[in-house]
This record gives sequence, structure tokens and C-alpha cells, in this order.
Amino acid sequence: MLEEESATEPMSRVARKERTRRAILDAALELSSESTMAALSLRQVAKQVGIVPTAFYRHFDSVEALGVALVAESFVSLRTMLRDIRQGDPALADIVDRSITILADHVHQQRAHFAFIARERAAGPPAVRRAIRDEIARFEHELAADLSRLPGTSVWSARDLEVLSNLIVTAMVATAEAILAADDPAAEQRLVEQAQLQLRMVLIGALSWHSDPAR
Amino acid sequence: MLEEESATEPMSRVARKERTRRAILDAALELSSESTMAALSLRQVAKQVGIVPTAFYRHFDSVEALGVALVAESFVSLRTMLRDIRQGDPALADIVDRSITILADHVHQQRAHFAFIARERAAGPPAVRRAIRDEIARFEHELAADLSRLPGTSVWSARDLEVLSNLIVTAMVATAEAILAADDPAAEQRLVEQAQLQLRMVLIGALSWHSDPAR
DNA sequence: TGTACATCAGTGAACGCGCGTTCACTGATGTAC
DNA sequence: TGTACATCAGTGAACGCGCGTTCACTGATGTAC
Repeated sequence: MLEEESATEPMSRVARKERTRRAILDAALELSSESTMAALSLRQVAKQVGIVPTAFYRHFDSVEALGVALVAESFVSLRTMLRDIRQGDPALADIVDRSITILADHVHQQRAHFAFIARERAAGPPAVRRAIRDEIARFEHELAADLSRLPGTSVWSARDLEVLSNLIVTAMVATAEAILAADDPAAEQRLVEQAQLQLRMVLIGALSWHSDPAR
Repeated sequence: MLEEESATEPMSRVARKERTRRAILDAALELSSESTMAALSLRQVAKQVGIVPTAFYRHFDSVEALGVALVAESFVSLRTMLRDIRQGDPALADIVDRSITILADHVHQQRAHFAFIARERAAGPPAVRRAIRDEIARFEHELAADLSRLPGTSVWSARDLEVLSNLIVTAMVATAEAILAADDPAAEQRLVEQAQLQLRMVLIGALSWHSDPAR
């Protein structure tokens, strides 16, 4: 629903339009969490926002276009998280635990965005699915670049870095999905510890792999 | 669509009913592949099968009940695959390559079932989602039991076996999803090799982890 | 083997409802002079 | 500062359509005797 406007400071036409656009994005995020964008109707969104169905078209060409806008917005959230993770000192033992803790925090703070991406990645309209897959692939490339800056990784080939990054991103996506589905703090703590252990296993495995290439 | 009945051997009432039930399951599998079960209507299914909408109720209480039946059926496919994988001699280097090759083969043979699970896992009706998550958790437990029978794994704790199994199953699910999305045989071959390399990294990492518990 | 009755998968009309989209409109905000 | 006009976010009626579900039905298959 649109917030009521304070009487003291009237909004400009541009500001009102932006406010309605935001309300549409929020409504779509909330309503699609019941199932998926594919089952979301323009009329449901309009009703939740408190506008007439036809007013929707002043903001988006279609529900699918709205979906693509939500992907862009959700990935802004994810990139904020990555920036936080990158700010840590990359000393191996510590960076693993910190990274997973930051992931869990961001899943809570941006729950709707994470849930949206998890759902629509597999079941959204084709344009939405493609946008999500491309963004995740970008994360993998960036992680590969980050890893190549860690001490002791210079022996890895570019291909091995990509393979390793893919595995790590896959595990992180799965961890985020599991945290979203967790229904109690103890279960979530177990998931966090599991992810930390997995990440250490993977990093050490990659190192051992290269110190014994004949296996 | 229902196949025409051969004139030589008339079907029993029971056999006709079973044939229609199958046609409904197949139609739902095909139609939901366009987006997801959440966007699938009873009338679409009936039309595709070639029956009147009301006849649907002779077979299922609702579209959601049909979804649960499809989960059960899809997991029969997956269990066939697991049986094939388990039949191999569990000598480390070989079993990794063989397992991923079998996975890729089954993704092709049972494409519709794998795609159904990948989609509905994240976006299906709640009962469908729950059924899928439970089945995947069962896979993890079974894999943990399998791993405990491998030579040299007796030093691992039960918890570590579960954590490791979770990571492996996660990577296999992601590989299956990526193969489904792959649009050319070379891309698929790259995915298979990536998954084989990842699985070796993980197994060796887990072994190293335990031979150096202070890390 | 023949007959009379029971079963039940599938039919077809009907219902009220929410859907996306069209169109001409209103009236507050913004701008040119 | 005041006036006249332009802009455009949001309105409201209307459309044809597909939706899930109800109900009484049909007629081929199955069964009891």
C-alpha cells in the first residue's frame, strides 16, 4: 500500500511517481513470495498497491518487465554483501568463517531479495531466469579473480580457478536457500557451521589437488 | 493426448482409467515445463489429454495432488540412477568419473523428471516443495552411509560424513540443473569434466582435512 | 449362454469470478509567458 | 505575481476469455444369477 503523504511538504509529480513505482516493486516481491512470479497477476499487484489495474502500465510494460527490474534490484543487495565480504583481510582461516557469517546476516536483512532470486532462478519467466544466471556467472568470475590474489594460489590454472569458484558459489547459493528455509535459530547455526566446514574442505582439497597432480 | 486403442484387443475399464491417469501425468509434466506447476491450470491439462475438465476429478483431487504424484514418480527415476551408480566398484578414482557420466546420461533419459524437480524444488506448491526436500535429504543420508563403507573413511565422524554428503549432493543437483540448461554438447562435456574435478577436490579435501585436524 | 442390474469414466451445460488490455476521461502539477 | 495551457499519473467502464467447481446425465463395461 502507498504511504500517506505528509501534509506539511507536498510531493512533486516525479516523487509521487517514484513512490508508486517502489510500492509496485515491494508488492510484487511480497506477493510472489507466496509462490512465484509466474503465478502473479497484474491485478493482484495493483490491488495491493492501492491503484487501479490500468495505472500499472504507467510504470511497467508487463509483469515480466517488472520481474526483470526486481532481478536488477535484488542483485544490488547481493553486491552490497560481496563488498562487505571483500573488505576482510584475506587470511585463510578467518576469511572463511567471516564470509559465511556475513552471508547469513545478509540473508536476514535482504530476505525478500534472496528468496526472489532462489525462486525465480529455476521457475521465473525466461528473461528473468537468464538475467539471474548471467549475474551468478559474473560472481563466479569475480571470485576466481579474488582467489588468484590469495597467497599460494599461483600454481592453479585459470580453468581450475573457474571450476573451484563454481563449486564455492554453488555451495553458497545452496546455503542461502537452506537458511531461508530454516525455521529455527539452532538449525540455522548448524547450517552456518556446515557451510564453514564445507568451504574449508573445498579450499584445502583444491590446494592438495595441486600439490599432488597425479591423483 | 490419449493414444487410440487398437481394435483387436479392447481394454478393460481399469486399463482405460490407468491410461488416462498416465496421460494426465505426462501432460502436466510437459505443460509445467513451460513455466511451473503454480501457473498450470486444470483446464489446460484436460485439454492436452483430450478429456473434459470435470473428468480430471476422477483421477486427482486437485492440481496440487497431481504435483505430489509427479514428485513420487520423478524420484523413482532418480533412484534408478542411484542404483546404477552404486553398482560400480567403489575404487576412488574410477567411481567419480563413472558417477558423473551416469548422472549426465540419466538427465537426458529422464529430462522431464529432472527438470520438474529442479523447478518445483524452489517454486512448487508447499506440499510439493516439502516432498522434494525430504527426498533429497534421504539421498544425503544414504550417500553418507555409502561413503562410510569406502576404504580409509573410518576416521570421519558421523557429522563430518553428513556435511560432506550434503556438499556432494548439492554439487550434483547443481550439475544436473546446469546440464538441463546446456544448449550444446561441448558445453555439456565441459560441465561433466567440471563436476568430476569438483568431486575429486572435495573428496581429497575431506581426506586432508582429517589427516590434519588442527587446521 | 442370456438377462437384468450396478458401476463409474467421461460428458456438457452452467455458475460466478478474476484475468489483461482498450479507451476516453479527470484533475492536480508543472511550465511558458 | 497571475494567467493560460500542457503534461501525465491515476480513473472507471467495458470487452471477451479462461478459470475451478457444481450438477444431473450417458452409455459402455462389469457382475450376479
